[in-house]
Amino acid sequence: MKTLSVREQLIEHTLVLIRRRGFNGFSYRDLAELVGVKTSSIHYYFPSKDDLVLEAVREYSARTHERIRAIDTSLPPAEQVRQYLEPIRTGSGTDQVCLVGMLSADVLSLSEPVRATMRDYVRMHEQWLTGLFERAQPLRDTPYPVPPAQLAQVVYGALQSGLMAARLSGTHERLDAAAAVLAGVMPQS
Amino acid sequence: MKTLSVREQLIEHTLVLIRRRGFNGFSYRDLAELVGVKTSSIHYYFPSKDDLVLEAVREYSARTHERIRAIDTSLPPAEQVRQYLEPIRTGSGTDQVCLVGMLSADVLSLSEPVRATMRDYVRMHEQWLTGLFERAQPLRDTPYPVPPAQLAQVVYGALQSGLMAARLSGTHERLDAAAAVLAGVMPQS
DNA sequence: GTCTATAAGGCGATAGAC
DNA sequence: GTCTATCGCCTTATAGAC
Repeated sequence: MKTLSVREQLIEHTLVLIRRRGFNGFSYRDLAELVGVKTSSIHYYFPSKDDLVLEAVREYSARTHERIRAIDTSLPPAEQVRQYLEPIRTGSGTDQVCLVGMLSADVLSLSEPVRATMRDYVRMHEQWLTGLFERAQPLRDTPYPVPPAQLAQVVYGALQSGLMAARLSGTHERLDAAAAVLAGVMPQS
Repeated sequence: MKTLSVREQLIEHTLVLIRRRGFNGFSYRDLAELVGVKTSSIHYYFPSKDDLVLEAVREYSARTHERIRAIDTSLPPAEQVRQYLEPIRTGSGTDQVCLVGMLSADVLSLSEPVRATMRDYVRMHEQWLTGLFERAQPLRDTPYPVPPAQLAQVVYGALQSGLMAARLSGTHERLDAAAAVLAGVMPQS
């Protein structure tokens, strides 16, 4: 339980605020109260709201990148999927969804650097899933209905949307449906 | 080209504003300027912003319901899919995405009546797709990878997410991937 | 680094004239 | 129905003391 610097606390709470309310749904005042500083102190670290969000989305993306990178690709595909889905399932049921999913709705309010980081985040997920499908393909007895890259886009989109739907509807069923397709597309399931 | 009443114009522009900027991303001022009235006139028709959004999401849902209802279920499944996807593809590439997709991100700012209407909207899509899959199933030579209702949730989620991704990335490829899965799951495709 | 104070404007909403 | 005027509050952002 390391003590976080003010700057680190600002990032942490910004991650939560965006994942709850979106870019236009939180203010410097909200953030200042959570961290216990005045709004002018936020401007010291992050001159504009765009600077703050850019740093938050970069941090979010870096954490996800590290997490995905740590999944051993020599494991059985089904186990890789389990590790991939674990934090997504854990996060479901809270009032927070994916940060990039939230910012996607606010995209007309965001700067190009933020958008570029978001696009990289999506591609990271899709590339990992594509690689998974490509490695799993030889182990299957039937071919995929669509090429691995397309399948990855569909599965990732269904997961992203399933997380949003879980918050709206209070049920995991759409997330589970996406997970079921992902599992069903793995060898011997 | 019928002349719209002020009330109708307010709804029309609200639909556009939400689909562009979301609930927290537009103001009475924005809307008033588009329609050419003062903000106090909006309050005459819609006392609170919540009243305005509720009416907008109800109108949006009613239009979609009418559109889907008009698809002849005795047509070949592939043709039904074509008609279902047509306005989604047309809308892609603009700066507007699905209104319910946008409001899903803003859900913590919305009233329960608005949320209930959103949930109904999602179920309407999923039920139509489920029915389509059930009718198409006997015509196929291989079974679905998951039951029709789950498949419907995954396909609808991928379409919703694909529309968002199209605006973020400027490419239709994720929408096309979802459409490809939908087509691939139809008989003789 | 953090604060107080403030700028300059936007927000949803209301009262009351016409 | 639509307006002017205004309320009370919130917003991002900056200047300058400590």
